[in-house]
Amino acid sequence: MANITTNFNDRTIEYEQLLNDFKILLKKNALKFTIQREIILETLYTSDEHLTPESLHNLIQQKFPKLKIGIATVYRTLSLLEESNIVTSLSFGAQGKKYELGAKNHHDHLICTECGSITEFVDEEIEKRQDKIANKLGFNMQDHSMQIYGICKDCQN
Amino acid sequence: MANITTNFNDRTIEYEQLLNDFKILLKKNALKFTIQREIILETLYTSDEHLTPESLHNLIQQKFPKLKIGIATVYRTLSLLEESNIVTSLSFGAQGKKYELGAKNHHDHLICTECGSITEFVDEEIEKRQDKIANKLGFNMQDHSMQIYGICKDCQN
DNA sequence: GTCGCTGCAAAGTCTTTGCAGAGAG
DNA sequence: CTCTCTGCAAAGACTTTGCAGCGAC
Repeated sequence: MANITTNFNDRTIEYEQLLNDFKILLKKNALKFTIQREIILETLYTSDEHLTPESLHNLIQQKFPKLKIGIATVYRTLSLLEESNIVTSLSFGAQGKKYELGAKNHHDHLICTECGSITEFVDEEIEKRQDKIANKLGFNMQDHSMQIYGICKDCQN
Repeated sequence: MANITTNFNDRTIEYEQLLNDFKILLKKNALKFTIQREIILETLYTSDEHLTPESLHNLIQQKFPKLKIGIATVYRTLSLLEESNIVTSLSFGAQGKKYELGAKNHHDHLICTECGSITEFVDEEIEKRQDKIANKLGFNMQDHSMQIYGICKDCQN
């Protein structure tokens, strides 16, 4: 099973916190804390990638070959995590969504149209302008996302 | 059939141009100019909405009940138009894409999470920052898009 | 024990594809 | 005429759902 607490790298504490928050959230809503949910959260946390439901499922099967987690459970858990604002989904031109932990700092994305890689960035200036625009238009902003499409350094060879 | 040239409102000239560009593009690629393609382009132009393939198809069926345009043709034409950079697709959290004419001025989107309505805006400041960021990260920018999610004025009642 | 959760498979969506006939150039 | 395009229906890809047994609390 997911032996999370033995992982004493830099991010361990963050994860413990995340996990704890998740447990509290579950309890509040009379939901159950299951191994599947734990593994999905941990895998999302461990992976720096932006994962599709399918790639997340594959990753989990690699890491825990003995466990059989159904793809349906992955979808159900991702929906739950998204509703709870623990993860965020990104959808690009391509079909399907990618998920990432939303608890990490907010950021925007540079997406390479050649290799599909995603680079993250934050720009305070843009964040501020977004607030202003929403205000000006009487819009009650909940969230925002920005993508820049182009060709990344590596693919410009 | 699509009696486009009799539409003498403000936007007619723009449309004539658009149509012409499209014809040239088709010729260049040894593709054919068909009634279906014309109607799809015209409907996209006439509608101020951001259309899904399905809603576009419905609109066309309303406008031209005698013509039977298959949904497959709508998809195929939208792909063609997108490849040719005549339309742009937006994909949000929800499933499915929405298309809009890309020839119009660039702009970003405010999306209401209640009613799904889309408001457009442009902010020069943000545009500039985006260029800077792409440059700084060695990214060859081709395009970008920004969405602000929240609750629109009307839905805040 | 209860009641939510899971895996499986079946059912839904949305989108793409194969094909024979229609139609643009 | 040729060769692309179209509509139809079938196939695909991705996601959701129903259900019986399992497992957290």
